[in-house]
Amino acid sequence: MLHANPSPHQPIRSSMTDLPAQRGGKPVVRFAPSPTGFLHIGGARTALFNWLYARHHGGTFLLRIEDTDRERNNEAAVAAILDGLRWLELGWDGEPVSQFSRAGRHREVANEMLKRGRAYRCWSQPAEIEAAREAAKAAGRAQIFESPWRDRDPAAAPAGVEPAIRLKSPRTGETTVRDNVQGTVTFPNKDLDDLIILRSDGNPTYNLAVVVDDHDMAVTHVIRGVDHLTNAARQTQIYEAMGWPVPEFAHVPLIHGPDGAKLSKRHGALGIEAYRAMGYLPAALRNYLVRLGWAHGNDEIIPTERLVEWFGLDGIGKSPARFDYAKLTDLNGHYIRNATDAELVRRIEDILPEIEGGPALAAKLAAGGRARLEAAMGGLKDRAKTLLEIVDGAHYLFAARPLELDDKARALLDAPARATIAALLPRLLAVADWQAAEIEAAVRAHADATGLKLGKVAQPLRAALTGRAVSPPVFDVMAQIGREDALARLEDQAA
RNA sequence: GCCCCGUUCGUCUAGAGGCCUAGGACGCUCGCCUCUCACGUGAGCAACAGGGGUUCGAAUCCCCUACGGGGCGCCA
Repeated sequence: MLHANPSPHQPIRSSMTDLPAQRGGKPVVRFAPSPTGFLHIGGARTALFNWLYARHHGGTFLLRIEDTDRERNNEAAVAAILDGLRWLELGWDGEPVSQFSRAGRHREVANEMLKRGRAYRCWSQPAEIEAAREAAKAAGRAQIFESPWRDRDPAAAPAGVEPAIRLKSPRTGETTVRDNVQGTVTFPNKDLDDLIILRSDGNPTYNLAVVVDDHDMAVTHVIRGVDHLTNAARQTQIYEAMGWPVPEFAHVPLIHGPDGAKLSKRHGALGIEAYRAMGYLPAALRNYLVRLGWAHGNDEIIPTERLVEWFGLDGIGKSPARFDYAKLTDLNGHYIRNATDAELVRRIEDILPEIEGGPALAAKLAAGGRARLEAAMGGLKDRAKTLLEIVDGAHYLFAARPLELDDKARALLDAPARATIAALLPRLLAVADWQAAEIEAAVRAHADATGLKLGKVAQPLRAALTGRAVSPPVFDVMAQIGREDALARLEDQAA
């Protein structure tokens, strides 16, 4: 159904040579995470927006790992990000590109800019720069650093010091970012300093690398978080210095935590795999995430196919949203009820290794329990909002006798209730065909004969059969666990 | 501090000058349905940040204030 990555385990590609040069006027977008941690919820939504945009327009969705900072590079993080995208079923086109591997090309462009007089070597040292910033801050001026080397003769360079290369950005005028979400945003050039494009160790910095890669990858639309808005202005200057066309921009608002604060790692932000382990379905998470910032009239439950059909940048709002578990959970319930029993069994099995009590259940499923679970799924999924709740609700299917009763079940099984069970037993013994309908008929007959309300009979049965006060319909339960087990569980509690 | 952006029910949002007595969804409250729970369903509570303009008319346009967010690295 969804575009699965055709070769998920291939190494990150390092060259552009296999990229189709022209894509027939179709948009090319990319998701470009930095491998500093897992795929968090904001990144997931950015990826989703990009993916939807590409799919909607029949374009291309590329993946690029922004790993130019070698000190922060982390292979486990790359793997976690790719896993997260796969789980969310956001398949990308081609192989992921490692930005670091393209450093040679970045250097080439930096040198070209030097040649064009759009960049210059800067021998200023970090301590010196820091001091200048402090001074600016103290004086109440914008904390931008103006390198003395912009106009100084390179011949005056200190010996034995490797220079960094800075963009020679315009000092006057303004730089305008035409953004599909933020509108037209203008920055005075005096507020944009000469950013370093090549470090003194010869490695490119983010803003250079992004521009070069987006250009080389023929990216037409850059969709990312608003935290990159000022970068868009800086990057625009680099595009202009190189005479390259500037891509379309769309800077989407950030997602905040339930308390309104920034959803950061240190604020309890979770990786996407945490949502999987909490029993959420990828389709539900996609639906929830897209609605955080994007709307299509009053539509709430929007299947992915419809999302692809409807998605557009013009539906994205400018204000940040808070993450709300209650709504995600409600949406998840809808998707669970509409999922097939087989899919739910498969998804449950997928997460068993990572949830509490999962391995034990996995063993039971492997030992023949899978069919029993799937058979009971209809009743289970109707009353669950997460896969975890299904697992919990399925407890009675695999419980060993004598059943442990929870507090509510124990309360239900008072002396009269136990007597009711005992009195009912002969009728159940007489049920010829152990089907839910037959069983129900027998129980209803007993209720009629004794003048008891059905609930007065059914609840004790439920407690005895499941050990709890809540379960799928008791007659279904009895049919599912089988005549022998059902009667035995009832006898255990009869008095 | 400087530069940008935002602000509609608790939350996500609809709303592009009259269709708004501001709609939907989640959550919450009270019913109905019912063997429990859930689903479904009916009803209810609940918002245009504040102040000035513009206009016959403003949630929608302009300005100011307040609050919130983002950015200001040889991080990405």
